[in-house]
Amino acid sequence: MSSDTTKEKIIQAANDVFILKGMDGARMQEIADEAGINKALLHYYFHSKEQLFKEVFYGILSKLIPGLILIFKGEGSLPDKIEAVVAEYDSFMFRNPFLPQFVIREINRDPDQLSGFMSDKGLDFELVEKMINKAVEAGTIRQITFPHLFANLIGMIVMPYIGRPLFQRKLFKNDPVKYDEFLRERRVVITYFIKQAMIC
Amino acid sequence: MSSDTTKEKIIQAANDVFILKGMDGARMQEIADEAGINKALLHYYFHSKEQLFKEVFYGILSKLIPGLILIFKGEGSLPDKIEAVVAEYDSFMFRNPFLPQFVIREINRDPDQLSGFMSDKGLDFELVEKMINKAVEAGTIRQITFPHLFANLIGMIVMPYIGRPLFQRKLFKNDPVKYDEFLRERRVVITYFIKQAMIC
DNA sequence: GTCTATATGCAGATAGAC
DNA sequence: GTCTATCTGCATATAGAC
Repeated sequence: MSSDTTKEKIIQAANDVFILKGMDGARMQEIADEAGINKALLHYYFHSKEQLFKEVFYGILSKLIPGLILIFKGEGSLPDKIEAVVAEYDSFMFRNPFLPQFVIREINRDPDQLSGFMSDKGLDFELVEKMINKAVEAGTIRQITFPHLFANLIGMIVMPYIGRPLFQRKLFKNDPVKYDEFLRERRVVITYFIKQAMIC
Repeated sequence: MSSDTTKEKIIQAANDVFILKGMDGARMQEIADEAGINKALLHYYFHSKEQLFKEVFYGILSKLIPGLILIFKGEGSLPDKIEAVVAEYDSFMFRNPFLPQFVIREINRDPDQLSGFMSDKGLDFELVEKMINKAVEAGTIRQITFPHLFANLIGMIVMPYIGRPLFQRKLFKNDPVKYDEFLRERRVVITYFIKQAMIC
């Protein structure tokens, strides 16, 4: 039916605009234009900008989280799991290059909501933390606490995306093709880097 | 004279507000309140919000860059230099915890201006790049290209700051004291992590 | 230099016809 | 469900008195 189609068009348009400009930078007018409708109709389907934003934001996140949980609850050694997480994360980022910045903005705008959402989705860091600690005790990996490993891992994955406009200019003569090549190398480089750092 | 004092007060207030809320989120009214004056006077000293923002932003960056250049142009082995850069960067971040997010926002808002500013200040990555490549050829460090090493390094340093609202909740039961302890450990953990990963 | 008052413009949201 | 027209509020910026 046509009502569903319009709603879908709005969600799609909101996705594009929000992800590029963030909640503050996005304009309802632009979303309406992108969807080929007018502002009034936006508010007919979504009472407020805030509501539309949350729908979009948590819609995207919902696609990322299950994959991560699957990896951690599955079988395999810790290094293998780390490798799988890097691969999963990184390929998701490559397909959604503006996601990291998007998430970071929301982390600082409404952390409680985001934190609650992750819990609701069953993303449980304590489980991973125990896994790390056990591996350290067993001597499989070098001494490190989970928060440090987590910060290192996420930082390395995410940095090339949030820094892209500057990095591409400064390190790749502003050549987007070269930068995409660089991004594609990240998965291998990061897993190798981490393994060298962690495995005794 | 009193005009200088007022201008200084404005700059100080703008520092505080911009760094917390970014260019988009900051309000001229709030800056005026913080400085103990009114909006009209803001515009007397700074023609526009944009102008005031740039003054603040590049004022802060100007304090960080010289230290980095000094390290790279100085004597010492590559690992020592990396260790020094991590220390310099990290202590700067600890004193300016909202700087990373601030910079990231600007990277995406006006990358050309930022890129040009860094060049003007003499921050030259080609020099560092050659240093890395030489060390790789000599076999002092493992095979890695400069952009990858750079992304890894900056990512690890910066992540705990831009992710703090979420990380603190999820990994430290929202205890700010524990999180500050964690931040203080970063310098040592990162340099150790990098050395293990890079040195053969 | 500093203020009060006001202009200007824009963005989110609503009213109401069709 | 979809539109045009409009309201409301807020933020930047300016005018003009002191």
